[in-house]
Amino acid sequence: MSHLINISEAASLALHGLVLVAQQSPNTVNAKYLAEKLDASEAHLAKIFQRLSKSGLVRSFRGPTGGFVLNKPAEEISFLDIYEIVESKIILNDCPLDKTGCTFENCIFDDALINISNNIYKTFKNIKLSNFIE
Amino acid sequence: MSHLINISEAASLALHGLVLVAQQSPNTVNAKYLAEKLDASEAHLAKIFQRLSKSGLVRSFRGPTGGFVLNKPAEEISFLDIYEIVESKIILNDCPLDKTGCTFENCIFDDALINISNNIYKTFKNIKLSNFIE
DNA sequence: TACATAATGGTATTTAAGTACCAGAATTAG
DNA sequence: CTAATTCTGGTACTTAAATACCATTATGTA
Repeated sequence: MSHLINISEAASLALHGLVLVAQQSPNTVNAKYLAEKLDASEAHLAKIFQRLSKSGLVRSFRGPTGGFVLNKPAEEISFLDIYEIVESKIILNDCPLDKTGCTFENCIFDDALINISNNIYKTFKNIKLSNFIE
Repeated sequence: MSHLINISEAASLALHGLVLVAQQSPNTVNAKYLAEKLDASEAHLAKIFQRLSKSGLVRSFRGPTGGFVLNKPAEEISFLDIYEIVESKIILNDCPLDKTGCTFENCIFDDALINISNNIYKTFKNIKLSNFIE
């Protein structure tokens, strides 16, 4: 079973977790709460939020009452931002056979994949955290 | 570095390899030739073509002069067919957090992912082997 | 019949993602 | 100041997918 679009559980958890953080703003939300709410491993969630924190998307506070808060307005955080932090940098698909391996003059996939990738890219960019807060 | 669209090297090799087979039709083409032409491991290519063979997309012949030939017209083989054989069955994306884990009432990703997935699906279906033969 | 060729299929290795564990540092509350 | 809480960061384990290896079986040719 395979998804056509590449979204790891980690990226999905990051988005869902950040929505929860945004909803509680300006209060802090801790990893334990997020893990329970999303039925995920706390260790995994903590790791993901460490990366979000290092990248400046959230701020973190230690100690009791500690946790995470958004570091910028929810309107300014897109799923693309999150995706790039969690999944690493995006390649706007060219042929998955790297160029050295392919002896066809014109890439078989060319237009098709690039168009779709751009489409996905734009869609990810348009998904903002603020979309999910009432 | 990550591709937005999920296409393994195996699926890509299958497509490229089948194009080569189609181009040589009705002659057989063997795995060694394909591997060289595509600069891939022969073992890997052989495995991929085993699956294509079992699924009836190609016929295989052993022995000297053996190899693979298409088992149906190039117009009737789409990249979708190939993808489903090599990658396993497609999930038209719903949320990558499985339902049990997600506590949001409406899937955060819903429309966006499903639309894109359908788009990819159609695109894959429209890519036929015959597109690549002169 | 013997030999070389080519697919087959089982198994093993590699890689990446997800997950778990734990000691350490910071911070709050009593 | 002490104790409890929470993030940090390093490491290790687990699992699944991708890839590689190899002995076997089938087949055409001389």
